[in-house]
Amino acid sequence: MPTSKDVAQAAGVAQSTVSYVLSGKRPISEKTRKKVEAAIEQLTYQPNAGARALASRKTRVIGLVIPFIPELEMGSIMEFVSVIASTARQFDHDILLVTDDEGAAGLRRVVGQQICDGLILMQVEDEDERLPVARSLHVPVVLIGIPRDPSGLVCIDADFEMAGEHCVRDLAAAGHSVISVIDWQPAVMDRHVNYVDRFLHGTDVAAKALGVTVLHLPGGTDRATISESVDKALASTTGNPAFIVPDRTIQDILRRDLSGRGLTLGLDVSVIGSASPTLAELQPIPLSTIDLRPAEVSRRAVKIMCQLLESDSQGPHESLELVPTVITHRSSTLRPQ
Amino acid sequence: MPTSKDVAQAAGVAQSTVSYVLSGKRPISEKTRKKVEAAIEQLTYQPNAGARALASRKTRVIGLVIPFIPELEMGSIMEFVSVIASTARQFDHDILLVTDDEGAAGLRRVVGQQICDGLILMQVEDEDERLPVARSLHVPVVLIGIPRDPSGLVCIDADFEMAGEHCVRDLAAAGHSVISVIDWQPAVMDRHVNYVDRFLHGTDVAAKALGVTVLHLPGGTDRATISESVDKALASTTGNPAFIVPDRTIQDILRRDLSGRGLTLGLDVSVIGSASPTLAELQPIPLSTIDLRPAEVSRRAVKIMCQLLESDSQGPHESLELVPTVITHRSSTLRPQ
DNA sequence: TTGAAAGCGTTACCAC
DNA sequence: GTGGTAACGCTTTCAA
Repeated sequence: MPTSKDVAQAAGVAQSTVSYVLSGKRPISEKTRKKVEAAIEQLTYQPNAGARALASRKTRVIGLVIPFIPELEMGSIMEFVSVIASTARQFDHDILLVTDDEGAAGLRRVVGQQICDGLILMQVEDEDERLPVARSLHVPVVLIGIPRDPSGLVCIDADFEMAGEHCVRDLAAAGHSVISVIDWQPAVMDRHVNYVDRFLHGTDVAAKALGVTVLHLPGGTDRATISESVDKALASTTGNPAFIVPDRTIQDILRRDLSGRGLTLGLDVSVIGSASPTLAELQPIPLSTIDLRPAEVSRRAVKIMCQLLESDSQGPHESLELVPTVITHRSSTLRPQ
Repeated sequence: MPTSKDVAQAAGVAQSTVSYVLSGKRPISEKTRKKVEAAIEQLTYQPNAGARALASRKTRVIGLVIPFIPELEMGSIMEFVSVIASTARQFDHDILLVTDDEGAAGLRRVVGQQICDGLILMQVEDEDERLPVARSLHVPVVLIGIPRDPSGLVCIDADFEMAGEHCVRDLAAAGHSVISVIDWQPAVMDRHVNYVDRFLHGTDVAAKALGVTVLHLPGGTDRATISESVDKALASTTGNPAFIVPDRTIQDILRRDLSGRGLTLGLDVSVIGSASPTLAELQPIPLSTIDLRPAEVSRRAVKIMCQLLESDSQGPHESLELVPTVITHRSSTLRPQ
């Protein structure tokens, strides 16, 4: 492997000049720049990351802490991971995976060994054991998700409250006066990710503002629970029922239950579910969908991280950003009762 | 951040001794080891990865090249990623993400800059533009998937041929003499991932051996295609039809189509589909499932990589490993016609 | 069994 | 605008 020394020799300049050509940290005459660039090209020189990290104290690597296999919704996790990795490249950074089964110790390790310059934490819960560590680490940390106490932390997430509001507003506008919200499945409720509360709160806010009734019904991945919830929903409505189903893993079961009752989505029943647009496309379910825009959240998380790294301010930062969600309508879905 | 020099000083030994205590590359007296370990503990020393990489020419990082967002089956990709990352940690390595949108240049970059010691490529296609690069790189490369020409490459994958055979054998044993295999959706067929061919070939082999008929019918993510395929299947069978549906994204559509025709899975129809056991659990579809064991494939891929790194033999290696698949039966699914 | 010192390939400061 | 050189923090060879 050629080194910058080789390049310097080939170009007939000092090693430091090669470094400055690459970094642009000091003016270089057109002539020598050309010479150096030619030598780099010709030797196919690439700077050694380890040496660079050692000398500059910057690895240009961001640690991404991925959730510990909750089996649920791996697909949407991958959506985050994938976009985060691509975006990081756009900012000339790489992503190192930190699996959550290492726990808080993993965070200390990658930062302590100076493998990466900063951390992005996914799936942050209300009370997260990683947070005290995150605060004490002397590197920038960006959270995807909002803990109960976000003080001293940089957080970003989809605006779940707004999403909840929008869903209710849409169904109300379609003429529904009673709207059933199916909760996330127990496994998710138990994890105390507070986006659940934020979403549900959004539905209540809108309901109060519009004078409609919102029913909160239990969610689950078994037919029995859903069936029971649908019973309740039907019992409480005189007209056509309307459902809001934020948990993707429930949507399919609900659909089966409804069609088992001879109810046609979009005709007899209005449903809004969360989904990425591509997923909705792939499985043409007649739902209006709340797009929580994981890609946008991911992009911004990386952007924020890179800004923090740029301005390498040591002290702790604090900020909270909510990414607006989007409702995509599907024709003939929201039918007035 | 404390350095090994600090540790040496605190322990009253030479810096090299600290290094040897950590690496175990030479015998250390119990006494000095204790002293050094105490100092490490007390200073919470962690070796600097960059410096270590520079001096040892080993980063202890493995690059993982993830597929470029084909929107399909992100969930199963994440299953690989997650297990790969955990397993790598068990071998004291970390995973760096390399997104496939960087293409072959990305491989050259991470290897050229010596950010990682080896590469694992996921979703290897029949003719893969990354392969020539992979062969020319002077680091170990492990492929998940088997290209048309695996010469000079280390490959690992699920044994799709065996999976195909098993599916047919199972249905034949249940009394079916005509078995319909629904192809993967066109998007997958077009990508020329040869596991499709291997699987289909397996079904043919078993069919021939057992004297049963295998029908290959087009797959797709739209109802029309599936409906047509089901028509053909029904037309060709006098008894109860049997289906093999390796593509997960098709299973749900098929199920809807069948129940639309008043056919009950497990009673009127036998179906075998591929799925991870957990997924099957989550969505209780009455299918027997082929478990392609992505976790096992991932674990072995990492293990092979770490062995290659251990024995850091420069020359190109070549090997091909097929991981046996497993069929999980669900009661009352495979009903004799 | 241990220590001293020479690199490893950059960056960045200090001269010129 | 450019060159020389001292770090950066570790590994490893050579001596003792």
